[in-house]
Amino acid sequence: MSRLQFLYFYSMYALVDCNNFYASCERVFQPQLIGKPIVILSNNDGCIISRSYEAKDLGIPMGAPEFKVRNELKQKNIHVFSSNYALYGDLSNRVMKILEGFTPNVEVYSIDEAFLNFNGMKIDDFHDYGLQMKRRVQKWLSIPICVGFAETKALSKVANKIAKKYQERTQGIYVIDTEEKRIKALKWTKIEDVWGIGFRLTKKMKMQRILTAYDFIQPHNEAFIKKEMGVVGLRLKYELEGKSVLEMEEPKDKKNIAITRSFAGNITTFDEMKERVSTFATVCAEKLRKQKSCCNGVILYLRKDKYKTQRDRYNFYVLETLPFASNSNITISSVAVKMLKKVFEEGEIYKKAGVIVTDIIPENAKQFHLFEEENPKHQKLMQVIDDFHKRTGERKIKLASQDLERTWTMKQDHLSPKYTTNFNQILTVKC
DNA sequence: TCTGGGGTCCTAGGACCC
DNA sequence: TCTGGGGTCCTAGGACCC
Repeated sequence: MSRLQFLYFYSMYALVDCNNFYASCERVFQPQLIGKPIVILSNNDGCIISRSYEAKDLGIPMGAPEFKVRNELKQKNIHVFSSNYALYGDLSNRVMKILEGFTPNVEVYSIDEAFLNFNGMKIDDFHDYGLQMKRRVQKWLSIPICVGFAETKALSKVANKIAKKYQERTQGIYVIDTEEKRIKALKWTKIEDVWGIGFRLTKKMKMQRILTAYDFIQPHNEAFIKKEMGVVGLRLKYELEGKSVLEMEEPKDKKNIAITRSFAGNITTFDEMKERVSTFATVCAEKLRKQKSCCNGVILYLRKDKYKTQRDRYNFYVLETLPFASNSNITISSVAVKMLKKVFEEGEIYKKAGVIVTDIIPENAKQFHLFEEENPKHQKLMQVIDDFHKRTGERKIKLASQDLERTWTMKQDHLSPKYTTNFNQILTVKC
């Protein structure tokens, strides 16, 4: 019996990852930029969040603030884009749809990544199967991907990293299907590149002379891992040893919804901040209604200017539990503003703020309360507002606490059109 | 090194119960 | 009234992910 026939009885995972996803999305509609350096900026054009290989090679660092590299970008002739989430989200959905043609078992892990599972399928040659995926996504969407196969999720992450690193040699596909390959891969993987080991744990691991994924799974390190990482660490260890303990996950309703923003300038007055907080709260409420749910708690988040505050503390979270579950703009906004009144310090410099709604439940699971209830008119009013906004496509109805004159639009000086989601911006082909 | 705007899971400790 | 042992629920905070 050949090895592959034998493997067929075991579970096999794949991790599919789009290469430099945002940059690749921009190139789909501007193919003249293929081979050219591109960077994508975060909201408000704040810092760099995606780079094409060419931009990486030119030494543009990930996360660099835009103003610090502005001259360099210009000098090196790098194309700059504001982030266009409507476009990326839509292309992401299309990639996932294509992957579903290869197995019904797809877990969308992030906007540019998915785990696939092939349980119960007879696939003779995974490398070839991965190549088919890659070619189809390339042909139908012009998005390049890499695929890593292995018996566990954590190992498929490792395999993907190898595929990405050695794209010419591997054709962007790597399969870990033998003990030798697994050990070799683990020895090759630096500890900081292991899925689940972040900045802080890397430091601790290195002090313990754990430098690679292979060191991590050595028996004499188990006690240390358990102490530092708890069950999460042990699970990771099993996964790297080839024992699958992380399964495919079903999409769940979100447990939190957060709207937070850094401010381009500073905010120092209560009124300004009240307007912001009220708007964040409104957007949270809208998102709740969109997924037909309510929240039981509201968190207000404030961040002072770290360098200008006299005290050590600069992050502030306040939680208020609602007397009844709600998704009303009015209720959530007034609770958020009430909290703001309590904690806002006039004269301090604020850099960032946000509203997070927590303890989310389905709309129809609302508990009946004997004493305190939301004004039933809210629901109808919200319905009217949502319908109006849907029709006009603009947020014209606002709460009194929001500033009618002021529209807080993001700074997006390099935005590409919404090619795939807005009829007015569809590409026109000239013949 | 926390860059920006989202998220998740786990654990320790306090409140409270019998 | 803090005395034993055991349990649950909740929250804050720490770690991570993209």
